[in-house]
Amino acid sequence: MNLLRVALDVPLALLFDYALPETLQATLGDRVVVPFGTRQRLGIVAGAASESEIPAHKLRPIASVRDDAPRLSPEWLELMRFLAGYYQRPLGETMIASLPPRLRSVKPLPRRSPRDAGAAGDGSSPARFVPSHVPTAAQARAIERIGATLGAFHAFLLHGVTGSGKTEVYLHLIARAIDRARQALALVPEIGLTPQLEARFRHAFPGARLAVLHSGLNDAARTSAWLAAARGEADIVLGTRLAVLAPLPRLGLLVVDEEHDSSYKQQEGLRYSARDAAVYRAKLAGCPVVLGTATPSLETWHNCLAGRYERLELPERASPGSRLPDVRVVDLRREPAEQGFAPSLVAAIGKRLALGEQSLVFINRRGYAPVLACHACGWAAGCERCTAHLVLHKADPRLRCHHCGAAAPIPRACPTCGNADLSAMGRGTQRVEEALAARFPKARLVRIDRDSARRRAELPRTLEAIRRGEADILVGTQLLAKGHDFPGLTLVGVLNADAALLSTDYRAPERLFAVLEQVAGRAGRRDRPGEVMVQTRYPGHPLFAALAGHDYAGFAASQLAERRAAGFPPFVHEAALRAEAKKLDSAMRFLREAARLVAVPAEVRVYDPVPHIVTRRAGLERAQLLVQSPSRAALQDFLAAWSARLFQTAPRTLHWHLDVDPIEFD
DNA sequence: AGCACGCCGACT
DNA sequence: GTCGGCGTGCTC
Repeated sequence: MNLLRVALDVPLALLFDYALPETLQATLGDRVVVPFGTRQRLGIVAGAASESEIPAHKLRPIASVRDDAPRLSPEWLELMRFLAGYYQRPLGETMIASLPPRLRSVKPLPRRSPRDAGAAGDGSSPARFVPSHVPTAAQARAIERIGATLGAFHAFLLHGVTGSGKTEVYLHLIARAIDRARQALALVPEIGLTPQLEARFRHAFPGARLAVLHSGLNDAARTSAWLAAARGEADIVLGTRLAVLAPLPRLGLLVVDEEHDSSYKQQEGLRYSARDAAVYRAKLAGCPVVLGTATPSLETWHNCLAGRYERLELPERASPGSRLPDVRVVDLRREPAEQGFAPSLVAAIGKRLALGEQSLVFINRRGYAPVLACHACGWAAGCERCTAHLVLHKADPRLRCHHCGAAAPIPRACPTCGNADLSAMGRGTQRVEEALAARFPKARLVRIDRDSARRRAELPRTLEAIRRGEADILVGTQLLAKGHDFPGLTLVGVLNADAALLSTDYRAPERLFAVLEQVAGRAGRRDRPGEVMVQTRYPGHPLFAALAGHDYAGFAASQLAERRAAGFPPFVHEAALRAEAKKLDSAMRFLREAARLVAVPAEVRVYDPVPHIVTRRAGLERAQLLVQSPSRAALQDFLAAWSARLFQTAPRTLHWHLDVDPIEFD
């Protein structure tokens, strides 16, 4: 009998055998509709067999074979198998979740209208390439070196300082890929960064067919972009992490911009790293992958030192006359802050105002104040569903929980003692904006954070207005730090860097260095020199010396030495088992029992479970345990055996998941 | 995960 | 009497 093994979206790490009726034709990679329990489900043919372990009377026939999208290629199936195995998720769930929503449904797609090209660009003329500048010497070297490997796997780190013109390098390489009739995939960390890169691509490749793919699109647009990619119609696919899962039959180049960015790691379901998946795809497709950044992740840097990735440098800014900003540390112990500002920073902002130049005040905390407290009795406003303080917001006056999104009215008096004089403690972007407005009443202030950028369409226009010089002082979170080019900006002030220095998370220094270098990179991108002032109570911290020297290599060397001594990644590989339940007790008990479920090999270490720092979130209490091994293979073998047992034994009242290569522990 | 089946409490 | 609560077991 003709049997097909079908992957279905169920949380079971197995395939389901179905009979293929004589009347139907189906093969590996076909999407099929099958009866499953009482309902019909969409599945993907992931294997074939001549006999089955399942008794013949239980085998049911495939109901139909779908032809409304291209058959999924063996290469794509292999990518899915790798991801499912590596990240310990069922294959069926991995595959089905990688399809755009409309192709997961048992309902067929409406017939394609002849005009529906999917990828914009008429495709009638060949992709004309219009380089915007003559490449610098360093850009030309990178283009030649990477270009020489088109057609074979090779992983590159394009290590270019802020403003060095990494995008220009991407454009030249994409042009070469298109010339060879290959597709290029370009990934950016977040949706907000797609429009500007899309504009660069459209301008550089007027005839090319471009598909944009991210989760902000509606179902129809996402499906159509996915189909353009999967049919091989799109020459360029630009998108966020999920774009790395799209089939690309002519794939010839991958670019991962801002490769250090933690957004590339999915934090639910299949917890994949799109950057690492991109490297694996490049291997499968036999093509180069370019990881671009000014501040590489320590994993990528380590891979360069180990000779696995090749490092190419853009050590200077591309714009004539532009150099990296001067970084100065402001010692808050000698210069006490008022309203969060050291006098010298206020003076520097005043000076820029007088010169008609822009300043940016960076504070990585949104809202007005992180705590609303009563000095009389010690009460502080807390979230009912989370182990967290409510954040005072004044723009939309409410208390808001930044962990679960809950909102509450601002109490007029202390709910425990009746004291009417509640105090806002600490400061966020809104309070900083208020202080600046009081100090510089004539300045045009713009605040940019997740709250101000609420209406999605508004942000690009605000950014454009800033570029035109219609603002004097910008206040913002890291939303402002990423990839923007403000020609009139010459001063960056950093307010609360110390919070990260005091963190117990061993990745905090890496993240702080990256965000400070990025935000510093916003200053002085044209002919006027930029200046960066970082307020701190720890001016002697080596991180600041590295930042002042724009010395990523020195910083990375010291961080890697610390990681090696402490036995942290990238010198060991990690996975976290997490559990959440109504009561912390049951989560902890589950983890303790899980740790004893299978034999732990000598090279693998399983740590004791600990509650999350924010133990309760959205009404559930959470705990996790860490697994480490110096051997990737040993860790993988252990995780495979372990997750198989966990799927069998875990009670269904409790939610759990494995996170392989975790980067956030809360 | 769905969805069925199954066995005990308060209601028209 | 029965509507429905969520425990348990199965899905090729």
